[in-house]
Amino acid sequence: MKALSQVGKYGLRALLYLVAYPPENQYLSIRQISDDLGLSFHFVTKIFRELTEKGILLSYRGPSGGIALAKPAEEIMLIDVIKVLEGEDFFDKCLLGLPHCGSAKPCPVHEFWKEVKSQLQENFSNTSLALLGEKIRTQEVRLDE
Amino acid sequence: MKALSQVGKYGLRALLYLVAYPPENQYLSIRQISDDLGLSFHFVTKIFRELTEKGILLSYRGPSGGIALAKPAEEIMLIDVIKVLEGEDFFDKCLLGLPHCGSAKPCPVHEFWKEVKSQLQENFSNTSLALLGEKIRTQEVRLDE
DNA sequence: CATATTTAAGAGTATTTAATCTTAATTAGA
DNA sequence: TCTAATTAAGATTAAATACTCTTAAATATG
Repeated sequence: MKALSQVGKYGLRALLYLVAYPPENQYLSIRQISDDLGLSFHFVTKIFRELTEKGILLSYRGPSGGIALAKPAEEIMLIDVIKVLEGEDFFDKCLLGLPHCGSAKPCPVHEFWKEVKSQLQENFSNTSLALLGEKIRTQEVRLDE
Repeated sequence: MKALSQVGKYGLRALLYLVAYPPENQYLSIRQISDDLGLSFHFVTKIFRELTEKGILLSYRGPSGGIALAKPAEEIMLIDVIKVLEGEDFFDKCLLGLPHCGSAKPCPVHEFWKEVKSQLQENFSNTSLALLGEKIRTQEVRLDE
Protein backbone atom coordinates (compact mmCIF):
# COMPACT_ATOMS: atom_id res chain seq x y z
CA MET A 1 0.00 0.00 0.00
CA LYS A 2 1.56 3.17 -1.26
CA ALA A 3 0.19 5.61 1.30
CA LEU A 4 2.79 8.33 0.80
CA SER A 5 4.21 9.94 -2.35
CA GLN A 6 7.97 10.21 -2.85
CA VAL A 7 7.70 13.77 -1.59
CA GLY A 8 6.15 12.49 1.61
CA LYS A 9 8.64 9.67 2.09
CA TYR A 10 11.76 11.68 1.34
CA GLY A 11 10.52 14.74 3.18
CA LEU A 12 9.74 12.82 6.32
CA ARG A 13 13.02 10.94 6.31
CA ALA A 14 15.05 14.08 5.71
CA LEU A 15 13.19 15.97 8.39
CA LEU A 16 13.69 13.17 10.89
CA TYR A 17 17.39 13.21 10.13
CA LEU A 18 17.49 16.83 11.21
CA VAL A 19 15.49 16.06 14.34
CA ALA A 20 17.67 13.10 15.26
CA TYR A 21 21.01 14.80 14.61
CA PRO A 22 20.52 18.51 15.18
CA PRO A 23 23.63 20.71 15.13
CA GLU A 24 23.91 22.83 18.25
CA ASN A 25 22.78 26.40 17.85
CA GLN A 26 23.17 26.38 14.11
CA TYR A 27 21.80 25.26 10.78
CA LEU A 28 22.25 21.89 9.16
CA SER A 29 22.98 21.89 5.44
CA ILE A 30 20.64 20.12 3.05
CA ARG A 31 23.68 18.69 1.32
CA GLN A 32 24.69 16.75 4.40
CA ILE A 33 21.22 15.31 4.83
CA SER A 34 20.76 14.33 1.19
CA ASP A 35 24.24 12.84 0.94
CA ASP A 36 23.86 10.90 4.16
CA LEU A 37 20.46 9.50 3.24
CA GLY A 38 21.32 9.00 -0.43
CA LEU A 39 18.58 11.31 -1.65
CA SER A 40 18.64 13.86 -4.46
CA PHE A 41 19.92 17.17 -3.11
CA HIS A 42 17.70 19.23 -5.42
CA PHE A 43 14.62 17.18 -4.68
CA VAL A 44 15.11 17.46 -0.93
CA THR A 45 15.74 21.19 -1.31
CA LYS A 46 12.42 21.59 -3.09
CA ILE A 47 10.59 19.60 -0.43
CA PHE A 48 12.21 21.60 2.37
CA ARG A 49 11.18 24.84 0.71
CA GLU A 50 7.59 23.73 1.17
CA LEU A 51 8.21 22.89 4.82
CA THR A 52 9.84 26.29 5.27
CA GLU A 53 6.93 28.14 3.66
CA LYS A 54 4.51 26.31 5.91
CA GLY A 55 6.39 27.26 9.06
CA ILE A 56 7.87 23.91 10.00
CA LEU A 57 11.45 24.79 9.07
CA LEU A 58 13.64 27.88 9.08
CA SER A 59 16.25 28.34 6.39
CA TYR A 60 19.34 30.45 6.12
CA ARG A 61 21.44 31.08 3.04
CA GLY A 62 25.17 31.43 2.73
CA PRO A 63 28.17 29.71 4.29
CA SER A 64 27.25 27.66 7.34
CA GLY A 65 23.63 28.17 6.36
CA GLY A 66 21.07 25.41 6.04
CA ILE A 67 17.80 24.54 7.68
CA ALA A 68 16.58 24.20 11.25
CA LEU A 69 13.33 23.40 13.00
CA ALA A 70 11.11 26.45 13.38
CA LYS A 71 9.78 25.13 16.70
CA PRO A 72 10.90 22.65 19.34
CA ALA A 73 10.59 19.11 18.05
CA GLU A 74 8.20 18.39 20.93
CA GLU A 75 5.69 20.76 19.36
CA ILE A 76 5.77 19.39 15.83
CA MET A 77 3.46 16.46 15.33
CA LEU A 78 3.74 13.93 12.54
CA ILE A 79 0.33 14.97 11.28
CA ASP A 80 1.53 18.54 10.70
CA VAL A 81 4.29 17.29 8.43
CA ILE A 82 2.07 14.84 6.58
CA LYS A 83 -0.53 17.48 5.89
CA VAL A 84 2.07 19.82 4.42
CA LEU A 85 3.70 17.13 2.30
CA GLU A 86 0.59 15.23 1.19
CA GLY A 87 -2.12 17.85 1.36
CA GLU A 88 -4.65 18.94 3.96
CA ASP A 89 -7.19 16.45 2.61
CA PHE A 90 -4.94 13.47 3.26
CA PHE A 91 -7.36 11.88 5.72
CA ASP A 92 -10.54 12.83 3.88
CA LYS A 93 -10.38 10.62 0.85
CA CYS A 94 -12.73 7.80 -0.10
CA LEU A 95 -10.92 4.53 -0.70
CA LEU A 96 -12.83 4.08 -3.97
CA GLY A 97 -12.36 7.72 -4.97
CA LEU A 98 -16.06 8.58 -4.81
CA PRO A 99 -16.33 12.36 -4.36
CA HIS A 100 -19.60 12.29 -2.44
CA CYS A 101 -18.78 9.36 -0.20
CA GLY A 102 -19.61 10.12 3.43
CA SER A 103 -22.02 9.11 6.16
CA ALA A 104 -24.94 10.22 3.99
CA LYS A 105 -23.82 8.36 0.87
CA PRO A 106 -21.31 5.77 2.07
CA CYS A 107 -19.36 3.66 -0.40
CA PRO A 108 -19.19 -0.09 0.23
CA VAL A 109 -16.08 0.20 2.40
CA HIS A 110 -16.75 3.60 3.93
CA GLU A 111 -17.25 2.61 7.57
CA PHE A 112 -14.20 0.45 7.76
CA TRP A 113 -11.96 2.86 5.89
CA LYS A 114 -13.13 5.68 8.16
CA GLU A 115 -11.86 3.72 11.14
CA VAL A 116 -8.50 3.04 9.54
CA LYS A 117 -8.04 6.71 8.67
CA SER A 118 -9.13 7.72 12.14
CA GLN A 119 -6.60 5.40 13.76
CA LEU A 120 -3.88 6.80 11.52
CA GLN A 121 -4.86 10.37 12.16
CA GLU A 122 -4.93 9.86 15.89
CA ASN A 123 -1.53 8.24 15.95
CA PHE A 124 0.02 10.90 13.76
CA SER A 125 -1.56 13.59 15.92
CA ASN A 126 -0.03 12.14 19.06
CA THR A 127 3.43 11.43 17.74
CA SER A 128 5.94 14.27 17.98
CA LEU A 129 9.08 14.55 15.93
CA ALA A 130 10.95 14.67 19.24
CA LEU A 131 9.78 11.16 20.12
CA LEU A 132 10.84 9.74 16.77
CA GLY A 133 14.15 11.60 16.87
CA GLU A 134 14.91 10.02 20.21
CA LYS A 135 14.13 6.55 18.90
CA ILE A 136 16.48 7.14 16.02
CA ARG A 137 19.29 8.39 18.25
CA THR A 138 19.01 5.37 20.54
CA GLN A 139 19.00 3.16 17.43
CA GLU A 140 15.70 1.63 18.42
CA VAL A 141 14.66 2.43 14.84
CA ARG A 142 16.47 3.32 11.64
CA LEU A 143 16.24 6.01 9.00
CA ASP A 144 18.52 4.54 6.34
CA GLU A 145 18.14 1.74 3.82
CA MET B 1 -4.50 9.01 1.58
CA LYS B 2 -4.39 7.49 -1.86
CA ALA B 3 -4.27 3.83 -0.92
CA LEU B 4 -5.49 2.47 -4.24
CA SER B 5 -4.48 3.24 -7.83
CA GLN B 6 -7.10 4.07 -10.44
CA VAL B 7 -6.90 0.46 -11.56
CA GLY B 8 -7.79 -0.63 -8.04
CA LYS B 9 -10.60 1.87 -7.60
CA TYR B 10 -12.23 1.32 -10.97
CA GLY B 11 -11.70 -2.41 -10.89
CA LEU B 12 -13.27 -2.82 -7.49
CA ARG B 13 -16.25 -0.64 -8.31
CA ALA B 14 -16.87 -2.38 -11.61
CA LEU B 15 -16.55 -5.80 -10.02
CA LEU B 16 -18.95 -4.87 -7.22
CA TYR B 17 -21.43 -3.70 -9.82
CA LEU B 18 -21.40 -7.20 -11.28
CA VAL B 19 -21.78 -8.76 -7.85
CA ALA B 20 -24.64 -6.48 -6.89
CA TYR B 21 -26.56 -6.77 -10.14
CA PRO B 22 -25.74 -10.17 -11.61
CA PRO B 23 -27.75 -11.24 -14.68
CA GLU B 24 -29.36 -14.64 -14.19
CA ASN B 25 -27.50 -17.50 -15.79
CA GLN B 26 -25.66 -15.29 -18.24
CA TYR B 27 -22.88 -12.80 -18.77
CA LEU B 28 -22.99 -9.10 -18.07
CA SER B 29 -21.45 -6.85 -20.72
CA ILE B 30 -18.58 -4.57 -19.80
CA ARG B 31 -20.28 -1.83 -21.75
CA GLN B 32 -23.25 -1.81 -19.41
CA ILE B 33 -21.02 -1.62 -16.34
CA SER B 34 -18.77 1.13 -17.68
CA ASP B 35 -21.69 3.17 -18.98
CA ASP B 36 -23.64 2.83 -15.76
CA LEU B 37 -20.68 3.77 -13.57
CA GLY B 38 -19.38 6.44 -15.95
CA LEU B 39 -16.03 4.71 -16.42
CA SER B 40 -13.95 4.27 -19.56
CA PHE B 41 -15.06 1.12 -21.36
CA HIS B 42 -11.57 0.34 -22.62
CA PHE B 43 -9.95 0.93 -19.27
CA VAL B 44 -12.43 -1.33 -17.49
CA THR B 45 -11.96 -3.96 -20.19
CA LYS B 46 -8.23 -3.95 -19.58
CA ILE B 47 -8.70 -4.25 -15.83
CA PHE B 48 -11.19 -7.10 -16.22
CA ARG B 49 -8.77 -8.96 -18.44
CA GLU B 50 -6.40 -9.08 -15.49
CA LEU B 51 -9.15 -10.35 -13.20
CA THR B 52 -10.02 -12.98 -15.80
CA GLU B 53 -6.42 -14.13 -16.16
CA LYS B 54 -6.15 -14.45 -12.38
CA GLY B 55 -9.26 -16.59 -12.11
CA ILE B 56 -11.65 -14.14 -10.52
CA LEU B 57 -13.78 -13.58 -13.62
CA LEU B 58 -14.90 -15.61 -16.62
CA SER B 59 -15.33 -13.90 -19.96
CA TYR B 60 -17.20 -14.82 -23.08
CA ARG B 61 -16.98 -13.11 -26.47
CA GLY B 62 -19.69 -12.48 -29.01
CA PRO B 63 -23.30 -11.38 -28.81
CA SER B 64 -24.76 -11.66 -25.30
CA GLY B 65 -21.21 -12.26 -24.12
CA GLY B 66 -19.56 -10.41 -21.26
CA ILE B 67 -18.08 -11.29 -17.91
CA ALA B 68 -19.21 -13.28 -14.91
CA LEU B 69 -17.80 -14.33 -11.56
CA ALA B 70 -15.63 -17.42 -11.79
CA LYS B 71 -16.75 -18.51 -8.31
CA PRO B 72 -19.67 -17.80 -6.00
CA ALA B 73 -19.39 -14.26 -4.57
CA GLU B 74 -19.30 -15.82 -1.09
CA GLU B 75 -15.93 -17.35 -1.92
CA ILE B 76 -14.24 -14.25 -3.29
CA MET B 77 -12.71 -12.09 -0.60
CA LEU B 78 -11.84 -8.45 -0.99
CA ILE B 79 -8.21 -9.26 -0.37
CA ASP B 80 -8.10 -11.55 -3.42
CA VAL B 81 -9.25 -8.71 -5.64
CA ILE B 82 -6.92 -6.15 -4.08
CA LYS B 83 -3.92 -8.40 -4.50
CA VAL B 84 -4.67 -8.91 -8.18
CA LEU B 85 -5.29 -5.24 -8.85
CA GLU B 86 -2.56 -3.73 -6.66
CA GLY B 87 0.02 -6.48 -6.48
CA GLU B 88 0.76 -9.31 -4.09
CA ASP B 89 3.03 -7.08 -2.03
CA PHE B 90 0.27 -4.60 -1.26
CA PHE B 91 0.46 -5.21 2.49
CA ASP B 92 4.22 -5.58 2.69
CA LYS B 93 5.40 -2.06 2.03
CA CYS B 94 7.23 0.25 4.42
CA LEU B 95 5.48 3.59 4.86
CA LEU B 96 8.78 5.39 4.26
CA GLY B 97 9.72 3.14 1.36
CA LEU B 98 12.74 1.61 3.08
CA PRO B 99 13.47 -1.72 1.39
CA HIS B 100 14.94 -3.42 4.44
CA CYS B 101 12.39 -2.16 6.95
CA GLY B 102 11.14 -4.99 9.14
CA SER B 103 11.24 -6.18 12.72
CA ALA B 104 15.05 -6.45 12.50
CA LYS B 105 15.59 -2.97 11.07
CA PRO B 106 12.38 -1.07 11.78
CA CYS B 107 11.81 2.40 10.36
CA PRO B 108 10.56 5.08 12.77
CA VAL B 109 6.91 4.25 12.11
CA HIS B 110 7.26 0.53 11.48
CA GLU B 111 5.38 -0.85 14.48
CA PHE B 112 2.40 1.38 14.05
CA TRP B 113 2.19 0.98 10.31
CA LYS B 114 2.38 -2.77 10.72
CA GLU B 115 -0.75 -2.65 12.87
CA VAL B 116 -2.62 -0.53 10.38
CA LYS B 117 -1.74 -2.87 7.54
CA SER B 118 -2.67 -5.85 9.65
CA GLN B 119 -6.07 -4.39 10.48
CA LEU B 120 -6.66 -3.70 6.80
CA GLN B 121 -5.53 -7.12 5.73
CA GLU B 122 -7.72 -8.84 8.28
CA ASN B 123 -10.78 -6.89 7.27
CA PHE B 124 -10.20 -7.46 3.58
CA SER B 125 -9.65 -11.15 4.24
CA ASN B 126 -12.96 -11.46 6.04
CA THR B 127 -15.10 -9.44 3.67
CA SER B 128 -16.65 -11.34 0.79
CA LEU B 129 -17.90 -9.77 -2.39
CA ALA B 130 -21.27 -11.33 -1.56
CA LEU B 131 -21.55 -9.26 1.61
CA LEU B 132 -20.75 -6.03 -0.18
CA GLY B 133 -23.06 -6.89 -3.07
CA GLU B 134 -25.92 -7.36 -0.63
CA LYS B 135 -25.22 -4.00 1.01
CA ILE B 136 -25.32 -2.36 -2.40
CA ARG B 137 -28.57 -4.05 -3.38
CA THR B 138 -30.28 -2.97 -0.18
CA GLN B 139 -28.95 0.54 -0.76
CA GLU B 140 -27.19 0.53 2.57
CA VAL B 141 -24.16 1.71 0.60
CA ARG B 142 -23.59 3.15 -2.84
CA LEU B 143 -21.35 2.43 -5.80
CA ASP B 144 -21.93 5.56 -7.85
CA GLU B 145 -20.75 9.17 -7.59
C1' DC C 1 35.02 43.88 -2.38
C1' DA C 2 35.72 39.14 -4.19
C1' DT C 3 34.86 34.53 -3.55
C1' DA C 4 32.85 30.51 -1.86
C1' DT C 5 28.84 28.48 0.17
C1' DT C 6 24.43 27.89 0.74
C1' DT C 7 19.12 28.05 -0.19
C1' DA C 8 15.36 29.91 -3.72
C1' DA C 9 13.04 29.63 -7.84
C1' DG C 10 11.59 27.83 -11.71
C1' DA C 11 12.48 25.63 -16.19
C1' DG C 12 13.29 21.34 -18.21
C1' DT C 13 13.45 16.17 -18.63
C1' DA C 14 12.30 11.40 -17.55
C1' DT C 15 9.42 7.96 -15.80
C1' DT C 16 5.21 6.08 -14.42
C1' DT C 17 0.40 5.89 -14.48
C1' DA C 18 -3.86 6.63 -16.72
C1' DA C 19 -6.62 6.62 -20.55
C1' DT C 20 -7.66 6.08 -25.48
C1' DC C 21 -7.61 4.04 -29.96
C1' DT C 22 -7.23 0.51 -33.43
C1' DT C 23 -7.43 -3.96 -34.96
C1' DA C 24 -8.08 -8.91 -34.19
C1' DA C 25 -10.59 -12.86 -32.50
C1' DT C 26 -14.79 -15.09 -31.10
C1' DT C 27 -19.56 -16.13 -31.36
C1' DA C 28 -24.75 -15.77 -31.88
C1' DG C 29 -28.25 -15.33 -34.88
C1' DA C 30 -30.46 -13.96 -39.27
C1' DT D 1 -22.34 -17.41 -44.67
C1' DC D 2 -22.82 -12.62 -43.40
C1' DT D 3 -23.34 -9.25 -39.89
C1' DA D 4 -23.38 -7.41 -35.46
C1' DA D 5 -21.88 -7.79 -30.80
C1' DT D 6 -18.71 -8.64 -27.81
C1' DT D 7 -13.91 -9.35 -25.38
C1' DA D 8 -8.52 -9.59 -26.37
C1' DA D 9 -4.39 -7.48 -27.36
C1' DG D 10 -1.38 -4.14 -27.84
C1' DA D 11 -0.01 0.45 -29.75
C1' DT D 12 -0.50 5.12 -28.87
C1' DT D 13 -1.36 9.39 -26.41
C1' DA D 14 -2.11 12.22 -22.27
C1' DA D 15 -1.37 13.50 -17.69
C1' DA D 16 0.71 13.24 -13.38
C1' DT D 17 4.66 12.42 -10.71
C1' DA D 18 9.39 12.31 -9.94
C1' DC D 19 13.37 14.00 -10.57
C1' DT D 20 17.38 17.19 -12.64
C1' DC D 21 19.48 21.36 -14.13
C1' DT D 22 20.47 26.20 -14.39
C1' DT D 23 20.51 30.59 -12.64
C1' DA D 24 19.55 33.91 -8.98
C1' DA D 25 19.79 35.63 -4.30
C1' DA D 26 21.75 35.83 0.23
C1' DT D 27 25.56 35.83 3.33
C1' DA D 28 30.01 34.73 5.74
C1' DT D 29 34.77 35.27 5.47
C1' DG D 30 39.26 36.67 3.86
